[in-house]
Amino acid sequence: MPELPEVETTLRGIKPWICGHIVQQVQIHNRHLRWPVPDSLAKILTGQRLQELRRRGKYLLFDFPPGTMLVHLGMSGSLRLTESTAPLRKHDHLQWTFENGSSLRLEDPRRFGCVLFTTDPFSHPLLKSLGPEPFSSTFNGNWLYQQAARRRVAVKILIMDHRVVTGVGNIYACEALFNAGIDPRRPCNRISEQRYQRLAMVICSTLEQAIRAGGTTLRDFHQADGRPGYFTQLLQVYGRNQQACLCCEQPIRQVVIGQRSSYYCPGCQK
DNA sequence: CTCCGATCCTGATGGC
DNA sequence: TGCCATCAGGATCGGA
Repeated sequence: MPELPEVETTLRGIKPWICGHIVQQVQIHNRHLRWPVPDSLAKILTGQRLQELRRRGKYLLFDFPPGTMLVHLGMSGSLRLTESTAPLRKHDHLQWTFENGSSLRLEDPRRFGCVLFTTDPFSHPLLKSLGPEPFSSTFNGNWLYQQAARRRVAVKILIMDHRVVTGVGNIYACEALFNAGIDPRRPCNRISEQRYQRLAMVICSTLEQAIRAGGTTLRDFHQADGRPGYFTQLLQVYGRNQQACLCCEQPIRQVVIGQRSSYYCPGCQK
């Protein structure tokens, strides 16, 4: 679930409460995530001050003096600020308690997320091949056009490839392509540079709008304070199979692209 | 390189 | 009710 807007929403929600504070306790209730949570995590982090909290793509980077804890929320993960004594929920796998009384919990029913530790995050295998951030100056229509030139996959596959741009998942790929007026099935090497200019801009504006709304909640995601994301009400095509397009009133279609459900408007997207 | 399918896991939903 | 198949927001891996 969590794509860039949900991860950014989480970052903004938790950062003021924990950044600059010292880890008092790390409790690992279940270490069997996508990869095993390192046993050494509690020992390394306890007593350390969280110096910085950043996002790279869909990863959260918690910087401590000894190194960086990487957190990825996978399909169903979320981080929530809680009372440290609140009863554990079924899929609460980790809890970090800080000296100021703040407590952070990772809940992840499907356990596709991960919590890892590294002394050198940007050379870590999971981060080193990530492409540009959508809001960075290196991400633009020219970059997309160049990336598309040597491939033949559908444009939706292209923009969900994190080597091309980080943070765009299934929902926002569908929404951005609708906003750009591009058919998601179109081969990526058969789209003009001008249309990629528009697509690059629209990817940014769609993600920005979703961040302002606090992300999208379909099932598991919630903001750090427990509220849902309100972009769900602003979705133009995602999950709206057979419903009238909000722009031209033609029925939205659902197709499978790369084994993922995809939604588009045949009237607005060519 | 690029591309495709299998894979990890739980839970919600709908058909019978 | 129960059982079963199908489907989910991600992304890595292995092999063609």
